[in-house]
Amino acid sequence: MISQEKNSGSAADIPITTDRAHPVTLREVAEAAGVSTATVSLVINKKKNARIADDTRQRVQEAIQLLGYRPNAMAKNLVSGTSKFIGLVADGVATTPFAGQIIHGAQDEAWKHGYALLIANTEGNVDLERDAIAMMLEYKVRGILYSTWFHRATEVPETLRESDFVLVNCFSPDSPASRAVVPDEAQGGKSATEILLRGGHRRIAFINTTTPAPAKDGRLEGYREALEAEGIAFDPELVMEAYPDQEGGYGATEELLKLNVSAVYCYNDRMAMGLYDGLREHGLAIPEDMAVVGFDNQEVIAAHLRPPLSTVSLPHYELGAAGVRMLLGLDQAAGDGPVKIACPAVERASVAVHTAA
Amino acid sequence: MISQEKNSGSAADIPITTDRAHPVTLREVAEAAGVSTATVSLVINKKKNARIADDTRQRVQEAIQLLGYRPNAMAKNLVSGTSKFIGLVADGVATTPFAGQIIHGAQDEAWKHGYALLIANTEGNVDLERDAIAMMLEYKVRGILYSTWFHRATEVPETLRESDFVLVNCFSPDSPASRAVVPDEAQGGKSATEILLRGGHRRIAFINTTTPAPAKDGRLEGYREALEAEGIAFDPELVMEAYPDQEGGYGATEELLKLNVSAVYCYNDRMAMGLYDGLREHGLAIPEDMAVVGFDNQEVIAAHLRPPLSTVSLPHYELGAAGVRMLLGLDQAAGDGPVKIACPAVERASVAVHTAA
DNA sequence: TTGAAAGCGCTAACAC
DNA sequence: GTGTTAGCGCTTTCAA
Repeated sequence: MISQEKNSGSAADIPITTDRAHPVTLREVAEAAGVSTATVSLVINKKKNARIADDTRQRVQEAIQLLGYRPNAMAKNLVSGTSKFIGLVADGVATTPFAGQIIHGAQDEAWKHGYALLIANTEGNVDLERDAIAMMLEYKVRGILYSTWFHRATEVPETLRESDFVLVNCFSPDSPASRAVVPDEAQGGKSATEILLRGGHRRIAFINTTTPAPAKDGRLEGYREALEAEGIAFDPELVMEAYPDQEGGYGATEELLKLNVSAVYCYNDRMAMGLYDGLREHGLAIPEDMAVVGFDNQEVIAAHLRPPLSTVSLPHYELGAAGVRMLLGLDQAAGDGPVKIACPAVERASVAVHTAA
Repeated sequence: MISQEKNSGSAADIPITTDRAHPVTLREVAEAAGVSTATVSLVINKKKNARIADDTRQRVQEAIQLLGYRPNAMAKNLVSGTSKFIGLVADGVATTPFAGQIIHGAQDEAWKHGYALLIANTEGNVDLERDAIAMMLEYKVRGILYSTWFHRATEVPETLRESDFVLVNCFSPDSPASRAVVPDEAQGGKSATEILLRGGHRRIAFINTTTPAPAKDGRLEGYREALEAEGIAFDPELVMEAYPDQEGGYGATEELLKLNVSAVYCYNDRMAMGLYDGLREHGLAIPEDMAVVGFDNQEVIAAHLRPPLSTVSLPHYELGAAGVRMLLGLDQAAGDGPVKIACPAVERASVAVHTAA
C-alpha cells in the first residue's frame, strides 16, 4: 500500500480518491478553494465577462484537480431547463446487420453538437415503444429520432408528438408535415443501372423483390429512368420478381437465362449472391457471360464475393447524421416530403469495364 | 381548427397542448388538483403507505391527464442522488455487422431493471473515448460497459476507474481484478469440431486465422480438446492458417485438398464462404465430398450459403446482457478471470448426418 | 472581483 | 390524509 506512494510524481495529478456514493460537489470545491460556489461556477464555465483574479482562478483549478471534481450534468440540465439528450428509438436497427450505422451516424453528429444519445430498441413492440418514448420525454430530450430498420411507411406514435421528432428511414403518409429522411431509392436504382449501361450493356434485366416497399417502386423507377436516358425502351419482360434473399436470387437463375440479357441488376446484394451460385452452376462467368450489380452494399457480402460485387450503397450512416441535423434545425429544410439521401454507387469487379469501340 | 373538436370524445384523453419550452411541472398539477406537491408526488409514486383519500387520488390523476404531465427525470435523479443510466462505450460495435447485438442485449437487460442506455461509439479514438467516459461520469451513470467489437485484450482507460465498470468482449491483463465477460472460444471451437465428429469424420482439418487473438488460441484449443475426447491424436499437419475472410478461405483450398481430410473447421464463416467457392471450383460437393463448419454464425452468410453452413454462434446479445447483469451485481460473481459465455452450435446442412454403421 | 441567495422540479421528513 | 419545508448540485441575478 504505502509503497505505491513512491510513484506519485506530481501530487496534483492524483485526485484524492472519492467515495463513489458521494461524488465531489461544486460546493466542496468552493470550500477547498476558499471561494464561493458562484465563483467556482464562473471559472468552470469560462464565462466571457468573468472577471476573476488570476490567482483565484488558479486556486479553483487546483481544487478541482485535487478533488477530482466532475460536474453533475443533471443538476446543470435541471437549472438550465434544457437537456443535452437526443433520443433514438429504433424498431430493430441494432438487430439487423448494417443498419447499426444509423446509430453510429446519429451518435457522431449528436456528439458533434454536444448532445448525448439515449437509445431504445423496441423490436417493433408497441408497448415497449410507448415506454421508451415516455422515458425519453421524461429526460426532456431535445428531440427524438424515430427509425426503422428498412425503408418503409410508418405510423407516428401519438406520444412522439409531445416532442420534436424526425423520421429516419421511414416516412408517414398520414402526417405529411412530419419531417423525415429516407434513402433516395430511385436515384440508387438509376445509379445501379448506369453502372451496367457504362459497361456497354443494352439489354439489362432487373430482378425486383416480391415484397411491397418503397424500395421496390423506387429501384424500379430508377431502372426505367436510366434506360430512358439512354434511349432504351423499357421492356417489362425484362423485369422479374423474386424473394429478396440468396435463395430468391438462386431460384431466379433459370428464368433469367431465358431472357437473353448480358447484364442483370438485382434488388439487393443477397439476391446477387444467390444468383452468383446459380450462374456458376450453369458454367457462366461473371462478368464475362453476365454482368451483375446489386443494391445495399452489404460489406460482408458485396466486397467479398467472387468477383466482388458492384452495387449501390444504402446510406445508413448519413441517414442517422442527417436525422439529427434536421432535428437540430441545422439543415435548410427542403421543400415538402422527406429529404432524400443519395445512394452512391460502389463499383467493383462484377461488371467489366467497357472498352468503347 | 375548431372542427377538430368534433372528434374529442372523452375530454380527459386530450391533454391541453403544452408549451414545449415549458413542460408541465408537478407544482402545476398540484395547483390544478388543489393539493400540495407532496400529495401529487405520493400518488405518482404509488407509495405503499400512501394513505391518500380516494377522491383526492382521483383528482390528481385527472389533473395529470388533463395537463399531460411528464415527470422530470433529471430532477428525480438529482434528489435521489442516483441516476438510472448505464453507459456503453464501444470501440466500434455499431460499425461491425452483427456486434450491434451487444448494444441490443445491453439495452434490453438495462431496460428490464429500469435503466436507460447512454451510448458512445469511439471508433477507437482515444480522445473521443475520454470525452465519452467523462460525459457518462457527469451524468453519474450507475456504471459503464466498455466493449470492443472483437474479442481481445485491452487497456482500461484511467478515467473508467472513476466508475463501476465491466469489460464486454474484452479483458484486461494488467488489471485482473476488473470484471469482464467474454465469449467462450474454446468451448465454441470444441462444439464446432464436435459437429464434424458427430458427422462421422475422424480426419478433420482446421484453418485457423493468421491474426493473433484470443479467438485464435481458444478455437484451436477447443479443436484439440474435442479430438482428444474422441481419442483422436492431434495432428499439427492438419492445422493451417489463412487470413480470416473470404479470400483467405478461398486461397486455402489447394493446401486443404492436399491434406486428404473429409472435413474442415474454419476459423470463421467468412473463411468458410470463400472455401465454398474454392471447393466448388474443384468440382467438390458440400457436404458429400467435404464437410464444413464455420464460426460466428454471421446470419447473412451462414444461413444462406449453398448449402447453409453449420457453425457456432458468437453470443453478442448475451455478452451485452450479461455485462449489465454483472454491473448491477445480479449474477453471482464467478471465480477469478472473465466470465465466459457459451457459443452455441448452430447446425445446418454443411455436414451430413451420420448414419451410424 | 467576489459572495449571498433564489430557484430549477422533485422527494422525504415531519408536522398538523 | 395532507401540507410545509428543506434540500439535491448547480447557475444566475444582484449586491457589495
